[in-house]
Amino acid sequence: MATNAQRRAQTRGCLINAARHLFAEQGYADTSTETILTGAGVTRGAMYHHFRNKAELFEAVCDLLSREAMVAIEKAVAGQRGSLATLKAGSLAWVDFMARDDVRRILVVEAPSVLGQERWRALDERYSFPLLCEGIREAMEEGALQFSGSAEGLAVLLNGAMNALVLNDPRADNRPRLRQDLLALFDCFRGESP
Amino acid sequence: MATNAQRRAQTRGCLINAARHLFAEQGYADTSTETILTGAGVTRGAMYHHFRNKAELFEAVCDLLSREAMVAIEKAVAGQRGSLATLKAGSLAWVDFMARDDVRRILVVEAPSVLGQERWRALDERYSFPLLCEGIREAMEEGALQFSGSAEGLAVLLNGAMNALVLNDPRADNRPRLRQDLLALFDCFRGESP
DNA sequence: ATAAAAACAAACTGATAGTCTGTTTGTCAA
DNA sequence: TTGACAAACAGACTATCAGTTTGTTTTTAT
Repeated sequence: MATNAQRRAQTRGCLINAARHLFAEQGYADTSTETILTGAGVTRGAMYHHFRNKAELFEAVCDLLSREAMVAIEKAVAGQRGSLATLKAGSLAWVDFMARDDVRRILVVEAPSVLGQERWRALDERYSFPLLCEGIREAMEEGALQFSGSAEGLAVLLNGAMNALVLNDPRADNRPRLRQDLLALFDCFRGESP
Repeated sequence: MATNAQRRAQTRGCLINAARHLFAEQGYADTSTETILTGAGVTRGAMYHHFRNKAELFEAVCDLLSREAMVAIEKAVAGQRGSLATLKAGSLAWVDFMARDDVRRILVVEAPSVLGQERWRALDERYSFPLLCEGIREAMEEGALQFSGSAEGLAVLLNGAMNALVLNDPRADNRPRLRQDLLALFDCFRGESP
């Protein structure tokens, strides 16, 4: 007696949730659709009705995780005063979220390969990147950050630097140092020698 | 009448070369071993005699490309005067090499996923990373670069930033801007406002 | 010369992503 | 209410493909 929209949301949700955990633990290639189906309690026909293929299901998982990242960032940013403090808080939240084992494996390690470079960039630009860009632009306008290139250019560079921090932190125990290096980086753009 | 070492080098070379071009054009997942075998003019038995599996062949390709990158960097660095100029020249060479369509797809986009985070990091640390690290250390010691963290920390950040530049340059036509942004980044560590 | 090992050949197998055909369930206008 | 239509789902089936196995040839070392 469920409406179509409800049925749709239900099965899609089950699939995405099951896939999310399996992809995080075994990786994309080593997770068979069969496993996902039993995990989700759903049949093949249902899955291929909602997703064109395995990669599209993976993309749906990426979308979900990216939205969760946005929530974490917005929560960390709320109540911060000043453009630079806001930028720092948001960036730290981003790093903390991305450094989670499940998130890192899916969004940082496997997404570029599974989605392909184009779709991966599109994902980034749909979510966290505009936020970072805007934060940098404001900080630059206020003079809290100084960079001879464009705000977008700096956003790309910082985004990549944060990505690298996440990828070079295989164990969680050097997280503090990781966060400190990131903050040190921001200080380099303040226009005064550290 | 060939010696074993020659036979070995020959077949391995054919496989790696064929795989390299196919992986670059179709990606790892969409390149069947069958295609590689016909491309290399080699049989299945031969391939699995030299490589444990498809991923190990991919890793051999990565090794080859990484060595080529080193050569390009060393060539660009030769004859440079001063630690900062050397560092900049090497970094630009690195970016130029990695931005090549084939190299980017294999080394930047797919390698982390196919090799896994661990082996991917190991690859990096075996080749270009120590070079970058050393360049940064020298520049820091000379005072040409200023950073409150460690040289390794800065190397991770810069490495990531360069990676991002490559990934955010889908078409080759904004390469000049890309290079300029990178140079602007280096200037931020010189201890004086740009 | 011969035993052992390395290199190669190719048929075979199990797993698996995606398809195809058919069935059930919800929707909406007359 | 009903009947036509579409969305949602079920499950058998297929083509492909990575990796294995078994057997053959070539090189090496003694």
